[in-house]
Amino acid sequence: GVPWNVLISGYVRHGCFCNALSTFKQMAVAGVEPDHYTYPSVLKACGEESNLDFGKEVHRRIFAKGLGWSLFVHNALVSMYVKCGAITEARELFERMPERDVVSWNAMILGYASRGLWEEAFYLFERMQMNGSEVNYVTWNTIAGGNLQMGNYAGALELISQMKVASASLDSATLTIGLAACSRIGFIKLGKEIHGTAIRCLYDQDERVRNALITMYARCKDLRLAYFLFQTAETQNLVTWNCMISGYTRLDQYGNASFLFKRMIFSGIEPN
RNA sequence: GUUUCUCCCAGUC
Repeated sequence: GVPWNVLISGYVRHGCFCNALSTFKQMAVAGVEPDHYTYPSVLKACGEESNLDFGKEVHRRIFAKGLGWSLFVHNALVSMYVKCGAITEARELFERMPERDVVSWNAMILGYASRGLWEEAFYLFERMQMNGSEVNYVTWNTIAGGNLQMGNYAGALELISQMKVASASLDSATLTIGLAACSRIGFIKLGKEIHGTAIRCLYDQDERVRNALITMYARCKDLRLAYFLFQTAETQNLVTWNCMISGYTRLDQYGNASFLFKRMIFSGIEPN
């Protein structure tokens, strides 16, 4: 079943979740048995699609198969339920796991942090440390991202500065979260600091970081710098164009906006 | 040769 697994995980990696699920169904028709490599990808696709019904169906099949214990599969199950908003089911599964790693804890914490249920999120955060689990940069990003989602921009930024103090590694996700928070509250001073960090860490050409930088400068009213970053971007995808155009419209620069829109069309990018 | 956690980056008056 390896070629099937390669195909399914490839679809998932490229965000083609529906194709991943239909391939999984074809696999059953072809009579090929899924294994513990197949399910994590399939469950991830269910979660990303918020397809709880099919996720539960996959869960039933795993259970019926009597598949042996697999941390990867169980982590993927917890994550699927979390992504589908089925927190209670996720938590029950999580509590019954005979073994957990940092991924299990992070997945469960996301469930609460993304909904602003901070008491429970921090309870798990403390418990994971008491249980001797490591805390990694994903853990921090999860909590910072939860603050961002809940509109607590200062809280997100506070957390990131704590990460620096704790010398936790900042990755591109940390930086995008920080930049998004700065954009929302117009905190250009800190935004520039993060920009500096991005350059030092060689993240400033990362697509997401670059787009977040353009947005940050545009929302902080520095359109010159935003445009410079736009022009010097290695790749200009749909979001890059949208970031820059909305930067202009936000500040009532409709001439520049429509000019850029024409350039976008001319370069063959389909507007959405 | 294949697997799970944060990657939300625009917009949503």
